[in-house]
Amino acid sequence: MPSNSSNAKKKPPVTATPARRRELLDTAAEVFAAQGYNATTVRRIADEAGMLAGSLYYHFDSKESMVDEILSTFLTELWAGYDAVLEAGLGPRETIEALVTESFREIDRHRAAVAIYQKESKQLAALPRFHYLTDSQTKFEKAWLGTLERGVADGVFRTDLDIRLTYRFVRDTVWVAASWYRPGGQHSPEEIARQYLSMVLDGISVVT
Amino acid sequence: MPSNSSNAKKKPPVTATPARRRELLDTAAEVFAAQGYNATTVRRIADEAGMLAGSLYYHFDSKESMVDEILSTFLTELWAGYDAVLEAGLGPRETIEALVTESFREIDRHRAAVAIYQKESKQLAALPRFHYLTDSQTKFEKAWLGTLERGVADGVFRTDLDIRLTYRFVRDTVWVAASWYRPGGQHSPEEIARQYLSMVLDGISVVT
Amino acid sequence: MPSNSSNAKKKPPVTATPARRRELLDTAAEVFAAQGYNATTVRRIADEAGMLAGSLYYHFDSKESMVDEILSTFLTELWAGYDAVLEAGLGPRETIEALVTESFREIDRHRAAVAIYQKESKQLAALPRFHYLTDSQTKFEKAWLGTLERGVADGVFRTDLDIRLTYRFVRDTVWVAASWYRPGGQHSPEEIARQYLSMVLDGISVVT
Amino acid sequence: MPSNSSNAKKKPPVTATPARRRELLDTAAEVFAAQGYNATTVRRIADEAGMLAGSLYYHFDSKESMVDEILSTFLTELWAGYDAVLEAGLGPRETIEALVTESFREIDRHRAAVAIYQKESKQLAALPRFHYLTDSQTKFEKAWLGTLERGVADGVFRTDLDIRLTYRFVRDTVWVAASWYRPGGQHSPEEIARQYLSMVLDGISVVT
DNA sequence: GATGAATGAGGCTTCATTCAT
DNA sequence: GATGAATGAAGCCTCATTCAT
Repeated sequence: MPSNSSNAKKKPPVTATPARRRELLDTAAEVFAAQGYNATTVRRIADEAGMLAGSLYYHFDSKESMVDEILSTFLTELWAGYDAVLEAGLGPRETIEALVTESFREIDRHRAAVAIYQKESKQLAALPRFHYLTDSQTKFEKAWLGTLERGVADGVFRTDLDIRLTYRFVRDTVWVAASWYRPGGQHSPEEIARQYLSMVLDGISVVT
Repeated sequence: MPSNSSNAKKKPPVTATPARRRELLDTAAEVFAAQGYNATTVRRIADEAGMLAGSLYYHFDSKESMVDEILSTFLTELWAGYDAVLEAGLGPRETIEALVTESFREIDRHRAAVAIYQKESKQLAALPRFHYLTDSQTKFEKAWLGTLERGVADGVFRTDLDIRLTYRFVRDTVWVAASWYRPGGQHSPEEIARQYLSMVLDGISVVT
Repeated sequence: MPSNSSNAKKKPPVTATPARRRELLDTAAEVFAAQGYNATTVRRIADEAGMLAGSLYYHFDSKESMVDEILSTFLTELWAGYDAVLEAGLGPRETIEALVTESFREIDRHRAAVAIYQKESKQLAALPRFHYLTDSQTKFEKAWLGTLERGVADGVFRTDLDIRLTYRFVRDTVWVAASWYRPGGQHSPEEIARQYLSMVLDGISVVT
Repeated sequence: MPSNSSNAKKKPPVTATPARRRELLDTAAEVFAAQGYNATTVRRIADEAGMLAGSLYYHFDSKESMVDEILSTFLTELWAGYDAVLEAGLGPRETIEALVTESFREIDRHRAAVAIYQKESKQLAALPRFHYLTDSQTKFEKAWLGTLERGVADGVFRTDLDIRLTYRFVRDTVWVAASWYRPGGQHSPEEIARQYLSMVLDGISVVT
């Protein structure tokens, strides 16, 4: 059979062209992040994508399944990064540094998804199909809180602070950044991570 | 029809009892905070208040005017507190400490309003009637950023950090607390403020 | 307390005024029967009722719940009549006569509901909320088939016929009448029943 | 544009292969019968036929033209059979017997079409293109009712029954069978016809 | 002959809001 | 002050149909 034979029967992907899906999801994510999930109309997304509202349903089942795919894709990638860090056998401080850096990288790559996650995950998690958000949340807490506790035990983190307060502090500190971060801005994700870490670890006041 | 007929029975004042208003607004704020402004139906608020949806319109012009009143009331009180601090002539570090403490007190008193502010102010600010949100934001930035700059100039805050990054860091870090804070919890607002300040100022790592 | 005291606190019925509901349901039933459930738009029903489509939702949850109420109301009444007959201790022939007569009375009273039942019940029964249609069907078959079998055993009905065929014959014979029956027509339900019974029991040919 | 250009490349005949058409129509008829015409989506038919919805439009102009072809094909065959009977010069009783037998044969051959006809013809007949349904109905009534009247006049059918009632009774009784009939079942169409005729003509009760 | 992608009309439903009582 | 009933705009989604490839 000649090598250029045009692929005989290329079976059409059940889920339509993945590339088109991704494009549309990126558009949708941008709008969701800017306006909020509820306030975003399907028509607005379609406008932005240059098609009619109904046409989106050729690609997706529902508005809900769009956020679903946006969030689950993001979380999958996030955990790929986190798991790599957590399995690297680093000390607590280095783990925190790596997690924070990885987080800012994710914000850089998935700004819209992160913003959506921040704003909508609590609402969405109430729906059965979004239970994975809660699972991820739990796993997330285990990873960060565990690392912080290990750090306290090892004497690298302060013992005079409420550990859960510290956890929330560090966690929020990183992720709210998604609300103002713009990719291609003045600082690279790594630089932002470096400065945030410096603040979180050493404080903003001058040591006297 | 005689000209005086329209006043025959004087209808109850358009603004009803202030106390009832406040009750209703508290209820509304709670629901807005829990479900999001857009996702909250007027009927849900009415249910929670033990009346029918239409009845709310005796007390308020619209759903929008409810958030409006919730947010403006909150901001008025917030600025009363902030202005007192800013006019006290404190040094930069003490000012930051006072602002953070005042902020946690506001979160304690107006948890729902703060949560709404966090989640919805960007959307709402687009509407003319909510321009005061933008004004407040500007004033807010001036106060905090100015204090931080003064601190850097005075040598009490580090000079090696991007000042705007620092500003966002401190600002967000404090206000997101509204998303998890529950009044009557383990720590008083003052205690939370103390620990937050300790982390922000001195960092979470042990000085070696 | 004076007898005319206007009912102090008459608690508003949770399900809105039953009378209005019934009116609207009658309208809906008429349209469903005439056009078919699927082909009937909610707007059409509303037009017929002199209101806007959305207004129907003050009274009903959904189009589906309208047919639901129409059909279940009808079946409830049908079974009240049937059960009375079945418990009367009549012989098989008299039971069949009574059931047929009762059936034509139901067609007279609930023509639209019967027509809907005939045309749509197979489709609807697939939905969980309409499982009672299947239950009713089963009970129905048990009642009629049982009576026929009793009649065959007692020697009042012919033994040379397939009993299930006979059942279907009698059943269909009665109920399809709903497709042409118009209340207030030439014959009363009882007269129609009499003639139908005469045909079913004795045949249309002249005995030679 | 030269007048012959439109034939330059002769496209495949508008009516495709008759065999394929028939296959697709059979599939469509099955689905229409099972789900109802309105409730059946073009996509569902296409699924069943192993193609995409759009592809059906190579074979047919529209969903409507599918039912059209299904029903008109059926009616053409039905009338071929009926006309043969009616022109055979039989007596009224024998004519009724032959018509009933022929009807069950049609039900056997075109179960789906008959079911569609039963459920949808009233709706469809409102559309101009389906006026032939009304015509057929009229011709049908003339044939059956006429035969019955002839039978009454000849003294072979009872005179004490409302003749139109009798007509509807016989007509419905036969055709509803399409709703439960399954080809290849226990009884042949001829056997079913025989028993039906026996019931209709002589009744189900034992002659005493 | 068939696919993939889109159109556009229309359907069901929700919801803020109004208003007579 | 509140209820019951309705309005009207808008939202999500479905589906027959079209058409370039």
